[in-house]
Amino acid sequence: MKRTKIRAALEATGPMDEIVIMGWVRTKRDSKGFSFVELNDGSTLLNIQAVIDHTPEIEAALHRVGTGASVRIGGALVESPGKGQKWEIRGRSLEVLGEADQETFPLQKKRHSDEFLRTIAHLRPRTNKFGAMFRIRSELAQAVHRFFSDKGFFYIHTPIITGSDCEGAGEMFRVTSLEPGSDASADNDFFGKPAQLTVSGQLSAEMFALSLGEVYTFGPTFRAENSNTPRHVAEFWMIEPEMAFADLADDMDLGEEMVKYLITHILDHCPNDVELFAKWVDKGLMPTLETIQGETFERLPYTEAIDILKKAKKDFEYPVEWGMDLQTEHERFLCEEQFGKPVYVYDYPKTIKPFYMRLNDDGRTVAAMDCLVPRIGELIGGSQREERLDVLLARMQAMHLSEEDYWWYLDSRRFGTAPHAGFGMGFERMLMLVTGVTNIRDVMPFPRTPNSLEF
RNA sequence: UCCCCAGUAGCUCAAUCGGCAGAGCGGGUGACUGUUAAUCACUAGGUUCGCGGUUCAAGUCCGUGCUGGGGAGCCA
Repeated sequence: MKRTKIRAALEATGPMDEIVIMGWVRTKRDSKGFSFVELNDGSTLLNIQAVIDHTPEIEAALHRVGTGASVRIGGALVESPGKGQKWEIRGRSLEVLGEADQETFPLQKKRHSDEFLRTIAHLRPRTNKFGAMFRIRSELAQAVHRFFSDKGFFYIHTPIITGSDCEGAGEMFRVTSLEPGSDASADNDFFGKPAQLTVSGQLSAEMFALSLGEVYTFGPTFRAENSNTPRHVAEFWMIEPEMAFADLADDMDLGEEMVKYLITHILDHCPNDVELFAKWVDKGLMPTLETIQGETFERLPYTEAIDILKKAKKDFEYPVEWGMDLQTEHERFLCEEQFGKPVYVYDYPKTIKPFYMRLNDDGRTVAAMDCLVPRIGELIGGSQREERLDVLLARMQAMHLSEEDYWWYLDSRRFGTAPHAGFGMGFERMLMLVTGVTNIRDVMPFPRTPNSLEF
């Protein structure tokens, strides 16, 4: 069963007398005496074309072959006399591995809508667009690890099941081993206390930054929010670096470097796949990516952002006032109209940010930052963490958080505390940025959204 | 969760004022000696999302539910 992947076959430097290709039929064109069969095996966006002369056996096999069938074709790799491809297979044998009933196979040669393809999420990776998407997704994940590895960051596997509502950020999914209807008190449950799926690995990551220096987590996170937008799902992946002996400026430097690195990596490693998105999904994709690569991100204190928004000749639905959180319309105005490039807004009012963000000397803002990018909105959210035990305790009290619940977190400030900073980046949002895809459900294999758990 | 829009053949859509439900693609059959989302001919294919109402008559109007999409909130 030794096969050559189509990607390798198409990159061949010379003809080959013997080659075996296996893949799924994208299209078949019959002529008198011979047929063209185009195969895709997922190794690349491109198909390979096989030309097969008819014999009684071949014709019988071809009769069972339609779009979607999987086949094994043996023959020779030869230069193609036709236009459109350098190499093709001169087929000598054709074996049908799996038929696809043409009456019921849902994928046709023509383009489908994204909405329809979501209803067949198990088959959509067989399309050009979603094949390209998931190759890019894989490459992007590898690039994340390489970026951090090259910089000496350690990869920490923070827990998926957690026992405390880490940040108080967002609704959490309950984890239980109890049968429905049984005594649902947490005392009887597996852990003897309430358990949830994590919403962030940050607090755990901080412990390891304050031990190993520079670390990151990259894993799934869960939000039980009933939010129905093209930018939210219940299960998504987040990248969370955490650095000891670093401040907010270091944090913003890292985020900017990382975004640029990831874009460059994908452009270098997935040119065909990215080109598909630039051509069919977002005509402005390449200029957008080049802008992000080439421009220095704007760094704008929250207070100045408010001034800009107040002076803007623009009718905002939500009135602008110091102390409020920026609304979607404000974020879009800043990065799309005012600056036309990614913008860091930093030093937010402490009242709208979580307890662990470091209090600034003005007493009213914290060292928080959000990275806003055109079309996506918030790509990165981070902060310098509050390393001073007394200040941290005061903030927790003000926010009615129990000291006992966070005893281990507070220990890091009791014993050898140090300045540190980190951020979270939504992996899917980065993928949306790189591909120009506007719905997060189309950058995930099997997206989880309210009332949707089919696959 | 709130606001708006949509739901008609396998897919993408059309159907004028409420008056016989249609096209392209896809499928099937056949033709064709180099095709490129091949081409040409023929052909099959419908509970117009569900329920209720108005009307001589409803795909079309009204109510309601479901599903999908967009915007907002929450956020990554």
